[in-house]
Amino acid sequence: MVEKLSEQLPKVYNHNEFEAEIYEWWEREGYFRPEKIKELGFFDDKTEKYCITLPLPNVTGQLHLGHAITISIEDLMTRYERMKHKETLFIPGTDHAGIATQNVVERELAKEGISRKEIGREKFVQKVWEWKEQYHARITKQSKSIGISSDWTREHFTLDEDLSHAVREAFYRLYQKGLIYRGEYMVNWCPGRCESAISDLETEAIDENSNLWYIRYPIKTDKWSGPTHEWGSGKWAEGATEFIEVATTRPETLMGDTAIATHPQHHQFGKLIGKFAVLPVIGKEIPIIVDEHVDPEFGTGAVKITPAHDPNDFEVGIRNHLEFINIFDEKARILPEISSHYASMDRFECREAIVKDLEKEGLMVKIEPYQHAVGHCQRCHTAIEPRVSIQWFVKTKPLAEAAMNAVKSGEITILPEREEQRFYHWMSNIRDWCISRQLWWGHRIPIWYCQDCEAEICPEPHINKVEKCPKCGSNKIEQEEDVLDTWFSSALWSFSTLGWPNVESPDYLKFYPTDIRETGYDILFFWVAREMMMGIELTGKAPFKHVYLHGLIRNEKGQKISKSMENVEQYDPLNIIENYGADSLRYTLLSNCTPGLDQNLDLRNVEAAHRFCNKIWQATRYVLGNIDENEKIIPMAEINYSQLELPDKWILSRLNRLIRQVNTYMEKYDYLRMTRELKNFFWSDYCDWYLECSKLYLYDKEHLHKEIQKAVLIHVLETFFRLLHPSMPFLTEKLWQVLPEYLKDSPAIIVASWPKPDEKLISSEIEKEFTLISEFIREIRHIKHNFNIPSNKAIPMMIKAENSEIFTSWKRELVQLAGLDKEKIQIEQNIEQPKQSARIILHGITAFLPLAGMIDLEKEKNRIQKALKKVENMITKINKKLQGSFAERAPKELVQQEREKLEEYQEKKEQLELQLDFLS
RNA sequence: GGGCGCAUAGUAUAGUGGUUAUUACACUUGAUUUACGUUCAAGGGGUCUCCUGUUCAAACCAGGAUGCGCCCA
Repeated sequence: MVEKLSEQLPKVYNHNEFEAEIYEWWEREGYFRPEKIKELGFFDDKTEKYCITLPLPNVTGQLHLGHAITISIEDLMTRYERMKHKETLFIPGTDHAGIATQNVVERELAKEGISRKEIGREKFVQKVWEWKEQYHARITKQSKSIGISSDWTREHFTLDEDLSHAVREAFYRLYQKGLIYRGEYMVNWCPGRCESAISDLETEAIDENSNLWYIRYPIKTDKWSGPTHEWGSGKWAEGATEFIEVATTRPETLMGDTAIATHPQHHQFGKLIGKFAVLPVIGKEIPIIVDEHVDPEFGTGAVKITPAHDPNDFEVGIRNHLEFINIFDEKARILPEISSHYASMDRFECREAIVKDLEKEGLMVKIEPYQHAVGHCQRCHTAIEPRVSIQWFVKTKPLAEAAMNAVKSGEITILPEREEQRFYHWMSNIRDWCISRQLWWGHRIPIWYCQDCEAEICPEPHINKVEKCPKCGSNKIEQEEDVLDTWFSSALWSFSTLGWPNVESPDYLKFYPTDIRETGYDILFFWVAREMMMGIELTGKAPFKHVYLHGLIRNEKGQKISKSMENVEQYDPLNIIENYGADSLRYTLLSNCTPGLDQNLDLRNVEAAHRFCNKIWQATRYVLGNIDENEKIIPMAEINYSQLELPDKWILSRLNRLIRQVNTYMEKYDYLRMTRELKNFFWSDYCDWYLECSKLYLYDKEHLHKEIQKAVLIHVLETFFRLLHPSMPFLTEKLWQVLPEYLKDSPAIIVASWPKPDEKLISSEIEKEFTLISEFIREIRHIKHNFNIPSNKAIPMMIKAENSEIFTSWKRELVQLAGLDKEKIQIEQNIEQPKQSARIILHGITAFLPLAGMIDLEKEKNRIQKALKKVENMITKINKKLQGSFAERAPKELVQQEREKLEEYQEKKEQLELQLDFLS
């Protein structure tokens, strides 16, 4: 018994049967490596290269929809370029994610009752490495399940030796150039779980309902030289006669006040400038000064200045050479040496206590409810404590300048364009980047301090330990305790992964600069901008040519998907892949993405994509079911155009138009239209029409040359697979493998050549004919439906047409797909309308369906009346338009077009009226 | 307080000045069993958030309002 080719495919599409297997096969065969293109012989001296680096996921992270969209888009780009037979490299890797990883591991250790400080730095870091291996395996496996075609032999991890070396080199060069410095500045301090400085970008402003506390400070005068009673006695301010009043959101910080600022014109306080106020609790004298920061309209017109605990006050402090007094420890508890009253109290606890005491001392004037934004740590959500401390910074001004120039000059393009504005705005207001973190997990800052002469030593990058001070010769040397911000190493990603600082390494020479940075718009500043700055500074080139920013994925109601949400599991990409397949998820994400706009993921769309997969599967089964095991299919190139039947010519025209379209969309990054176009073509044109037409030939015993239709069926299918491959890699590879070998140009679709349109096959003429015929078919089906005539009941038809050619040449399709009686088709110029017949008016052609005995007169009249109404509405509308100034002012072609439309409708109206008369 | 984005059928969406406003899901009616019921055919459903303007012509451009989201202070 001869087997059909379709025997190789199970009756039902089941992604779980093949996705993992195909991935392993691709990887095993080395298809993800750029070298494969050469090995397969798709290479000559004009071969271009393409390189993209994966936005490195956090090594302890779990795959979420953000990763899924990132991988879907970037893998699509990669596969497309690979099929164009460029040497294509997609570099994967992971990020050590300083604070996040340290937190995760600390929590794990806490379960065993172990604390970080207990076991010490070295042991702790070793423990983190152990955990890292597990997490790393997990995120890698998860990424692979989406089908990422990245070259795993070139995978990187930011803390590995090579990338650590790149970090050392970068640090050294920037330090030598004076672009990295150590300084005492105000930083965002997270006193919660992190106990570290964090950058501006890592904080989140949250509106809080709080109060404005109005507090008065006594003024030192001739009559009152200061408190004579204890704080808390209720008599602290006894005897004071003059006061200055301030409004504050943070009464507890008053212990760190070193001045009060007001405005010289202030009606009440202006005259106090130059005098001294006595600081509550502490009792020390602080000056009353003038500063531009004071807004006389806000609060009382006087501001307490706490230079060590407020960013604005910090500036005031610098301007006026004030003292900086830190009142908190690293957990934001009051330092005992500041005040014995509130020693070791938490800042919020202290706030309550101090407010109570101020009231007791008669210094609290009033309390007003007040809403204001408070910075919070993005990670542990603790309110930030601004704090002056010694940290390391990157001087960003000159770097930002260069990055902006790269965008202005067009060396780098950003999509969507409006993000450029955001980019410029941020870059021109950029503040120095605080890069030190008080952590153990990360790149330890490569600076050593001499304990004797206080020298600061930044050794050359290959030196791992400094033992002797080059200045004084002392051997009392200690390395900086802090580590670098994780984003410091990420900022080098596009070139450190290619071998930098070795600029002679083959990958660097070949692939740098990379082609594109694709990522979410939310990390434009965190990462993309910093990559540009570092790349330009360190390599002299912009690290990529294009920036494509995608939006965030939300749920179907537009809500952010968070861990605390109900039913989060259903938005877990791993569950979606398990239930629907990676291809369905990829297709859904791609067919809803517009650069820079968020998309709401609706699981019903994933379901629809899954049905699309099954449709493709079933259509393939149909095609292959018509081909015997040993049957030789004729390659398209060997078929003469004249051998083709009309539907063959039509679908080939549609196919080549599709190729043209898809190419345009790919170049414009318009994945939404591309994927939708592919689906429409396949479902409507190929399945609903062409496959049905093909049956009329394949199942007709009298039709010779069935090999032509088989060749077309399989050619269109095979080309379509290639077009769809970047979007749905697994399904297309699986099905493509079943197609006969001799029809393909490569061993796997992943490296098959990207389709080029054959312009000769595109025929608007044939497509127009097809549109006419299909509209007739539709109309006949409609009428049958209306009169409850079974669609397979053959009925006669009379066509009143001057030119019968189109109907005779498409007779087979018309008769069979509409369900007509082949023997009773009449095409003539003059036709008497038969009694009891339905009338069709399309494109100026009138046809009759004689339906004696089957027709319901009332129903038909209703149908005609309905159509008439529609036409009349259109006529009124167009008439109105033509009578207005449209006729004079609008372009002539348009007016002409409207006139033609009007004529057509009027003709149709007449015909419909005739029909109504006829029926009555 | 400043900036940006979004608003279109029950739901989710497409749409860069002339369209009979797109598609999918859901809904109604019918069909078929030799690729697919994860299917096919037919149908209903929209003052394109509101107001004002520009224009011969506005879902689309401009101004304003409202609502939602995001970013910065």
